[in-house]
Amino acid sequence: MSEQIDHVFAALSDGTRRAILTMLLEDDMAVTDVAEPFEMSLAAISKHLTILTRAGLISQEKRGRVKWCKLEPQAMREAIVWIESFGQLEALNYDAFEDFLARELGQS
Amino acid sequence: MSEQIDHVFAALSDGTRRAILTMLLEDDMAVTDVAEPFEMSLAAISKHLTILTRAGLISQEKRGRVKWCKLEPQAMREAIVWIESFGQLEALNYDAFEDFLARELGQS
DNA sequence: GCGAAGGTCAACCGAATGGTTGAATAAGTG
DNA sequence: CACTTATTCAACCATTCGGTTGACCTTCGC
Repeated sequence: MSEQIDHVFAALSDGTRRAILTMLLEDDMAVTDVAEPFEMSLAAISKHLTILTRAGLISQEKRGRVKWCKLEPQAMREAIVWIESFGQLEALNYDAFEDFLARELGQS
Repeated sequence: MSEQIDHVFAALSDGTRRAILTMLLEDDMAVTDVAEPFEMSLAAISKHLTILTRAGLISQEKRGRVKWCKLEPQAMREAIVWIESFGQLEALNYDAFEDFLARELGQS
């Protein structure tokens, strides 16, 4: 249970965390530097980073006393697939979709 | 702020709610019928539907004593745009798509 | 009008979020 | 060693989530 895609969508549901991911698009960053633009405490940012890590959206590696945060965008793939597939399925009429199911999965 | 995109991602972070959205791809449904495949109480489903409504992903219209749930997939647009901004990813992977089908629709 | 069906509401529960502050740990720097 | 920097941990707090049960209201069928 407790699927990864749940964690990914949950992680993306907070503006602070989305902003962090966007910052990390540019380059890896230390925790302190991630926290700098935000008005909340470092501990709060640390918790956000934990949630992003749990979702697999970032990884953290400690070098010396600095913990570097690195974007792991491939963790978004499952969520992208879900959301885009949904859009594509929605565009189909349902009979065609059922045909697809029958063809691809051998169900009826 | 409490932005809409926050609500959309939060709504999508629960497997029960994603399953409900997938069910509604086929047709509008009454609350009781939405609840039927799930093992939880009707009240629990009602709460999930409230969360989906808050996100704008469904609308509910009462006709007689029956409340009809209708998919509003355009509410996903903003979330799709955001998530696609990490577009260096392969957008649609066939294996993952099959997994999606199995998980979200393959429930007999 | 009566009873059943369709849904929500209210109260409760345990767990998770999102934030705080202050102490603690770890690792460079003088 | 002493100090400072980097980061987490622990405790606390208010709010939300995901679920339950039982009461309630509305509407349909008889």
